[in-house]
Amino acid sequence: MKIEQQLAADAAAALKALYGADVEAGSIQLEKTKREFEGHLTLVVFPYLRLSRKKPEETAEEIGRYLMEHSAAVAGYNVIKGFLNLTVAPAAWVALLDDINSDARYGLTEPGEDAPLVMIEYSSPNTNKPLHLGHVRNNLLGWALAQIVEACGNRVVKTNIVNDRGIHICKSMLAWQKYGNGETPESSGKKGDHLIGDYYVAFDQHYRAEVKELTAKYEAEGMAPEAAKERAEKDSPLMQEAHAMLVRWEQNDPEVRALWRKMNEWVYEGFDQTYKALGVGFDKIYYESDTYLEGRKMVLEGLEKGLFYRRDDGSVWADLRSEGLDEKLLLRADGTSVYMTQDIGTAKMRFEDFPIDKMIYVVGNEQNYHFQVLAILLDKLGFEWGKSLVHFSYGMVELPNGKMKSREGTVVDADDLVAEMVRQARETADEAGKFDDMSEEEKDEVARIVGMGALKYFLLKVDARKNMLFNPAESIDFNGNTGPFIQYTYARIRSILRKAADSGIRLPETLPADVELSRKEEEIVQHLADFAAVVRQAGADYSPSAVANYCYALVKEYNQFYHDFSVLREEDEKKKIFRLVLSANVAKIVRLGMGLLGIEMPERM
RNA sequence: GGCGCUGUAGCUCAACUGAAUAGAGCAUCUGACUACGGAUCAGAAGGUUUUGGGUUUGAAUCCCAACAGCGUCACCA
Repeated sequence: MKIEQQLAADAAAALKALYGADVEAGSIQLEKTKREFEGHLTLVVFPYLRLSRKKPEETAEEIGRYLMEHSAAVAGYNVIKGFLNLTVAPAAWVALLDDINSDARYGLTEPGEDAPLVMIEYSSPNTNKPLHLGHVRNNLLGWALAQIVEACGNRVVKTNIVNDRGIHICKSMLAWQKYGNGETPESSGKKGDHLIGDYYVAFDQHYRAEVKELTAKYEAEGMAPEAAKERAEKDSPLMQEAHAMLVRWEQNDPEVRALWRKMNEWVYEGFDQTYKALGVGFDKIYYESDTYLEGRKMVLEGLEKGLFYRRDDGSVWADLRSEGLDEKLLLRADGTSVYMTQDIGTAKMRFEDFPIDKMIYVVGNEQNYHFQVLAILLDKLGFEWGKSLVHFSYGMVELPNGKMKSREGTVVDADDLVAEMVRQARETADEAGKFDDMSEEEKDEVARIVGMGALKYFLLKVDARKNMLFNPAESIDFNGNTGPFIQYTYARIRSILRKAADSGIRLPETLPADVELSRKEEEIVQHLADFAAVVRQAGADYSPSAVANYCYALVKEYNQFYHDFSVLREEDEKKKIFRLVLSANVAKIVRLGMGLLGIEMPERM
């Protein structure tokens, strides 16, 4: 990176000297030279033809000649059409590697005391069922994003808004009361979230049976099928009971609240286990049961200020038609809150708790419209970060046989998934005889790291905003663009370094300047140096996948080169040291990069 | 229907703010095992970047239109 900056500045000076043009060094783009041409960095001269008023070849030639004479870093150049390929002096690469080597956290920026404060909301589960594959993508993206944003020098607060109230929880509670026989996580041996989820399913089953029965009855009485079904859904005693329970909840009925608290506790314990397995966590958790009333207050205040309006039935609305959107309900006629109201209340509480500069919501793309509206509303209500809130919108995870649908039982449960990935990792390693000299604990630990690495990398390498396909069979592949392949390369390098240390080789802090590097080695140094730019770009674009794909490309490049010969048996001492340092830094950068994604690296596997 | 997102090899995915012959992996075929760790490496084959226009020295990328897929348009959360 330093080399690129230097050359960009030199190129700017060249343009000034040759054509008298003032071009900012920052605007000059140097690209990596394509493999089939000679050189390391390429300046595309087309944009400067209007300055030189000469043919592309001539312009490139002039700039090349100038740089050759005036820039220490340029050791040669060649021109092909409008492309000026520059060859960087070997010593510059060695110096660059020294530079990378001297910084254990190369590419990462420590946030200062007064760095911008970024709050990232992710996960945001409902408390009526366990987490599934879609939540896993959310959690991994949220965690990775937080790491990356922090590595770009921001202070980060990770937050979770738990949707702990509403009709869906009442359904689980009611079913537990009716069909549960007092079952608890302890008595049943089930994880709390799974237990509650089972009762949610039970509710749905009984409810649908009721509806079916009622529909048939109404049809027999002569109603049209559709009308009969609609009526049945309304009349269902079970649903009416659930609604009644919600009303009691809102009225703070002690009995309902006690049950609600107890069952939510079970769920939280279950979630905590899942979060722990996924390696994610939060700095501050909010509950909608605390924030929804706050939201109502905000809306009523807005109403007084004339930001919103009340309809005849008493409901409160925001008119966003001047913004190109529609009208949006904020409070129901009965005064209760809707989803949007809660988000407003949550925003207020957050702003009171933290001096937020920027807010990022990690939420699925089915809510794009919601966040478009929320940004406008928060802005109207006077939140400084409202207008510029970021909805980190990610796509759905699809399965080979289509979408996940809870009704059709095609949901992939998060806990099952994690267990299965780890089991597969263990099995594959056992078959390959990888674990022969390890203790059971070591085996378990490595299998956990590798299984989770496979899962995380699989979900994170894909551009977040796209829908993606999760194929269980492929996700545990250990070759190609996968987490385990990267982990494996890391473990191998660590093994080499251990052997080097055992044989008494000590790595110097500064490399001898006169090592001869092959083109490929120079490229790896260049690739390593890119890490800083990749992290910065990933932070600006909110793009964990960029980091993932970078790591893979680096590892692949390293493997290709170092497969054929032995670092440790290299006879030229300088070369050997150089290669060890280069390898050590590949391992370091890969660990840093994967670390940003929440993926651990095993020392052995 | 309105709005939004997506469309790249058989499949899953890349391609930084427009740049040279659009890259990987899987699957298929062919090679390399006295291996610093073979959970590897090399090679072959595979493309009119959905289609049609436009802007540009240059377009997968930007603009317009069509087609296809998905999402959303709840007094659900």
